[in-house]
Amino acid sequence: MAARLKDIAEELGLSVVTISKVLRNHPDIGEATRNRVLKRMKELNYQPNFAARSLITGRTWTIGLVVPDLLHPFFAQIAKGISVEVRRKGYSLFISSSDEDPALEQEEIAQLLARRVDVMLVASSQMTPESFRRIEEQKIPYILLDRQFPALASNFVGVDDRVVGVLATTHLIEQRCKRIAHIRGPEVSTAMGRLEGYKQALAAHQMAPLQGHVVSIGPSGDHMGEEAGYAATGKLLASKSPPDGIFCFNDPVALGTMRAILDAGLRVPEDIAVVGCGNLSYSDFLRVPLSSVDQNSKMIAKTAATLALKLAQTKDRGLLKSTLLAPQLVVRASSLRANNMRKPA
Amino acid sequence: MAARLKDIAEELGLSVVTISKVLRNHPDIGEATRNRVLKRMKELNYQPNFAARSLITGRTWTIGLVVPDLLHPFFAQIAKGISVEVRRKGYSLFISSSDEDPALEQEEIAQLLARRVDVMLVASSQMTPESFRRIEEQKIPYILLDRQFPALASNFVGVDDRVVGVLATTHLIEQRCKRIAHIRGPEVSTAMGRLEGYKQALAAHQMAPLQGHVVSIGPSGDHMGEEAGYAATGKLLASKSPPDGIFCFNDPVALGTMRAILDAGLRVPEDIAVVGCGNLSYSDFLRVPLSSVDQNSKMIAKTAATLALKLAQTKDRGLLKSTLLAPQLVVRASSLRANNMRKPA
DNA sequence: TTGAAAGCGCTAACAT
DNA sequence: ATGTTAGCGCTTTCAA
Repeated sequence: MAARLKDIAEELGLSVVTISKVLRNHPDIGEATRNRVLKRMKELNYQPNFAARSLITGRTWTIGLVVPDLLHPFFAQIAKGISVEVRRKGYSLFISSSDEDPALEQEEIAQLLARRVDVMLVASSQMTPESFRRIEEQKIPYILLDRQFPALASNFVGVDDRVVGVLATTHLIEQRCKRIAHIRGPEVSTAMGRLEGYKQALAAHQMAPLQGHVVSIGPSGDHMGEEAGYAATGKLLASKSPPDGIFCFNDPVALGTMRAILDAGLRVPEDIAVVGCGNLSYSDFLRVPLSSVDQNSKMIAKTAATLALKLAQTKDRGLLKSTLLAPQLVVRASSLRANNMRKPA
Repeated sequence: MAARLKDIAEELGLSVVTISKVLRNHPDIGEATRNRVLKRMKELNYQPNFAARSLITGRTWTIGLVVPDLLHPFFAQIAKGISVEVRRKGYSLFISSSDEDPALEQEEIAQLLARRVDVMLVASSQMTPESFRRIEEQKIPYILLDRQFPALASNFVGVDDRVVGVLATTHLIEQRCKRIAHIRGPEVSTAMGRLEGYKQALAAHQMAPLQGHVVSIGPSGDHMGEEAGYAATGKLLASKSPPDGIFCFNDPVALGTMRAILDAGLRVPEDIAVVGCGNLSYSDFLRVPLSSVDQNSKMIAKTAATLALKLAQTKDRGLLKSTLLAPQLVVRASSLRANNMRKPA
């Protein structure tokens, strides 16, 4: 069906090897021959057979990406960015969405490993680093995105989540919030870092979380963030001293939080200021535009793609690189108190 | 490195072929042998080499998906749905995002064709069906998603865009809007269908678009929808008889439209009712919750995945199937006039 | 500068 | 029920 090296070789009275060398820009080929071959390749729209090539080189020119949820704008942005970046170098990207389900994630990782991807990128929903040990066994290099495991030495690209917590909380303090609550995420590195930053910022201002002012959305991850945020906020509003500021684990949660506040007949930000994390695409258009800590997902994508390409090219499995990017606070109406309108740059 | 059929064969004193047959559940293998082999495979965590298999079978167990923008929730939903569905059958999905750029889209299609995907799925940004002729030359089956070409007989899965236009416009008429404008999309099937439905619904009520009440967001596709919607709405507001209802090509455009209306000191929906299309994830949380025609992206994904799997399995290249799904109107505040509060089921 | 020989890991057709 | 032979399309030595 499709043209093969052999076809071209026979037509031109050359050997298959010569054609193969031209294809790969091998230096010792005569100018004349090279041009003849190139011309014919173009005419036939020759496409090398990746399967045959992989079989012998052991490389697939393929990269795997597993994210918890492609619908989440943060992960969609990462997927898009990586896809664009690696394609330029001739790699294709397998993308799969694990639906925040650790078991499903393991299956997807297994499938991509079976396909012998050159590099694996995972924003994991796992609680334990076990499945990554398995990747290591297969000697396939991998990069963790966004979430990492303290006990696992691995390549990592993400934002400094402690700083996320500090930025958000400090901002609320500066807005004169006195009772700042935190709706925390599940037991993964991102949630733990943000919680730590939250506490740290409070401590730096001689404050501390009030009783019952740190509530969790449960083990659900980003999944169902809005409903979880709504429920968690209900608990906060019912507490002895309800908060006047809430730092939410992420933006979907913050949406739920804002809805709960408004449903309770309170105002955002006058009664309760809200800050999220993720800076999702439509923040500007919300009922109350949402202040949020931007995770710089474009930069995460670019950094991860660059590292992935490097890992794909090198045979050195020892290379481990961890990149912590700086998050940035984007202030919008949800946290801007009327009596304090100086908007930070 | 990884275990091969040959390794297992030698260990067990069998031939490679026998092992291969066990692997593929070939019937004529003795129970005892089969179990011995299966056991050893499990122990070694044997993974067949896809490259070797593809080389001989001509199938890659791989499907390609090209969308204009992974960040757009509509396409993200489609990508996610298809990914989940095909993985179950052992297929992996290459996903790439063309950024609404026809040239880039062609490159991505070419790259995936070179990889010999078994089926190709494309939500195209092309104005002409030319690049699909090329897919046909390669004898790789393909499915168009969302957007199709009148002159091209192909597999298609999407929503009936004429009905989208009818639903949205009829709803605005029922809300007693008298001057209903349409912000239309570029010259692709979706935009043309919606425009047609809009006109048709007006005609059915003895109405017609007023002078200057159909404006275009230009050739940009979904890209930059908000800004384009904002600009287009500016034109409408400046016209002789400004509209009291606007049907927008899609939700991002509708966001821009609503912002423009609010910025002009007018109210949504009291002064101008707005309906979009796509029913994006956060519609409920917007400044004014947005009425929108849902394209049933989950069903599109499922239908497309099923068809793709069927195409991958059959050798019959003649099979052509077109599925037009029914869109559904979701009414929210942006189009509910105060004097007419009966909310449809 | 070119080419001949060997083989990557697997499957398909045909023995036995 | 199991094995033999051949070869998918390409790259990698190594020889000419």
